[in-house]
Amino acid sequence: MNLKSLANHLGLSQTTVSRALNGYSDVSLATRNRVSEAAKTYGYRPNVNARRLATGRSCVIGIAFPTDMNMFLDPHFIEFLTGLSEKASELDYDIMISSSQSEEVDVYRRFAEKGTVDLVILSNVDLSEERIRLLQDLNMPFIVHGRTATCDSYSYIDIDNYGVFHEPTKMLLEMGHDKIAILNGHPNRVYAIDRLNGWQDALKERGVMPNPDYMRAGAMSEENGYTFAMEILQLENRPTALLCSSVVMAKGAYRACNELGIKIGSEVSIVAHDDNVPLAQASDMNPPLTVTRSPLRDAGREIAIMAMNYLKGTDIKELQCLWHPELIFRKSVGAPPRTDI
Amino acid sequence: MNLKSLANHLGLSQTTVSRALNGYSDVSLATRNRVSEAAKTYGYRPNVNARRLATGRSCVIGIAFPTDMNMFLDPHFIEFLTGLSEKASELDYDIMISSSQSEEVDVYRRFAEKGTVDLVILSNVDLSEERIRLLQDLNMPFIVHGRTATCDSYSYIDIDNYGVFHEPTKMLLEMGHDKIAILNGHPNRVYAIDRLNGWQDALKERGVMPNPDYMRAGAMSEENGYTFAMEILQLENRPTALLCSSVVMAKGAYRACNELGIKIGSEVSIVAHDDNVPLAQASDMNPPLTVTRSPLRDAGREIAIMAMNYLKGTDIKELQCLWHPELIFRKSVGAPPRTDI
DNA sequence: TGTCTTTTCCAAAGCGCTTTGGAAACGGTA
DNA sequence: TACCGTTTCCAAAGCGCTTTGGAAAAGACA
Repeated sequence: MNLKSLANHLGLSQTTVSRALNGYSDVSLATRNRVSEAAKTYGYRPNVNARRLATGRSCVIGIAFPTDMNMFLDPHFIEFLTGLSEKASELDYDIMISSSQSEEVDVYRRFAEKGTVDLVILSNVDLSEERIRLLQDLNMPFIVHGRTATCDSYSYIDIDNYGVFHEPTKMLLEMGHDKIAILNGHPNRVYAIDRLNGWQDALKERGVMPNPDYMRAGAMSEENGYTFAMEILQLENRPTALLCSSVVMAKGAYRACNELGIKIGSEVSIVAHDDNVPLAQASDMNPPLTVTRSPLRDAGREIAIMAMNYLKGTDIKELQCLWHPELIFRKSVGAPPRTDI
Repeated sequence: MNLKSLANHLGLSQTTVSRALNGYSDVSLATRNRVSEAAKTYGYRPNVNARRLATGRSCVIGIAFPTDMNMFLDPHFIEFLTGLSEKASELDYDIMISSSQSEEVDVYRRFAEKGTVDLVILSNVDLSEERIRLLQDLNMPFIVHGRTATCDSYSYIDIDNYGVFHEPTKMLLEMGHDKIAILNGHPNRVYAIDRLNGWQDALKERGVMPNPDYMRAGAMSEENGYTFAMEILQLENRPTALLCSSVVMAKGAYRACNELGIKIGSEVSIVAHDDNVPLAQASDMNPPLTVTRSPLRDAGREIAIMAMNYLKGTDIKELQCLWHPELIFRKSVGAPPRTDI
């Protein structure tokens, strides 16, 4: 069933049927209803490719991922992708993924030249972002998940990563902690740099010098959380509090504490940033984990909406989201242990 | 740059340019070269949507995944998807993913009616497969990763799951083991059922009755491997050998053995099926793990090729792959411990 | 030389939709 | 009644490609 035969069945022109289905006001309500009724009974659905050709828009959001990076193995990325994909299909957008052993930029170039996608999503940005330059050169719309150093010229969604470590550090300092260590994410990712700065500044504001021994950074895996925590907690002058870049890492840290016989919440306080990935439920941990929380899935859903608005012509300035995670206090944090005995 | 202006530049008709680029023999080699030369210098790339409309084919492979199933969190699925996606882009096919909270079948219906994808890939099949029926009704081409009970009427790729447990069981029996336990995958998945049968039959062929206490089944996670192994290895009459449905599970079993102080390779032998997911390298384990090996990524790559051939009209009977994993013997297997002391 | 086959090219139709630029019908006003 | 502004519809022209059904040119053969 195509437009033509549907129009014939109805005794209307293709124009009218098309405009009726697309909700134009220059077709009377009566026929509009009649048409959508008929469309339903005949099971008519417009051919996307014809529509794409006619409109020049594909309603497809693209994501490139180089196979060597294995973004798919990162539960954080997956969580984001799930949200994106969910919302996209609600909005009648499709998601196209393209992996290749070749350069990621080649994928974008192909996307742009062939007209397969309307817009691409950039993840895992680092400071030196040539991908952004290329996309701007190609005139290919894009939205960044995260930010680079200068971010005025494009649309993005990000959380206040500076605050993610600044707030809890401040809180811990106020509780009397002054030996606060961080287990951070990949050191050249922008979010990790922001968090690092948040931590450092909070300390300095209180006159505490950041201790280089208290800094670790790497992929946000359980394994790394364990290893880093093991190292740091066996330092001679061990910290009384741990800030983790993700709940997954915190799980590793919990394991380390248990092995070392260090009591969480009294002997050491632990705070993590919580992307709300289903595998790692902060509230179910023992003791329940204090977190700054900002569900990645929500970010994925939001970016789908932003993509739609972008393509509708909304100004870029209105498509720059910065979310401020909430700090959720739980039992994994307590006063620092007394050292004066 | 579109076909028309490229043709003008060359002083040729659109027809000739189109046919030249698509390698038809009714255009001379000389002009064929001239055309592809010009296409390169002008950076011409055919508009996919126009081509799709004209040919009726989209060159897109679809995958639906219900969000509640969280297939993306399963490293096995990801590994498969990576291979599929790699090979697809080599073959100039695109991958479209569609998640939705709604029924998976609705996604297929939408795919079919809108003409977005040429073919869909089915994963995680179980015995009662209405999805297959629906796709056949919709006339939507599909390839199954795995098999159902009756699988003559469709194209699939699968491994000999019966053999995956039958072979190692036979081997272990021949080495003198007769108390062999299995840590299987999700009990209503076809592959798990096949493996169960392989194990049972091998035992029966030797006159050994399968012991119900020696059977465990569930998602193939490290956690489950650990839990199941802990249970089974603390039975009064504990088995001398463990068959695991995945290396990830075997890792959990290793952890259990270590905690219980049971020496792998002498006090207990362990064999697993190895999908070759990068997170779990069987050969790097201590001791190196004996496996039946069949890389999932290869299956993904193969299914992309099969998809292409399917769409080219290859007969279904030629698109039914059954791979036989190789058995790789390593140190995790040894003679059963002597009990006669 | 003329005829027949093969090679090489092309005009035009079509894929199924959207959109432009009216036209017809209608109702209100003078 | 004549005129004008609205409302409601539609014919036709695209979107950029592929493909069909020739036509022209070139070679082969008698």
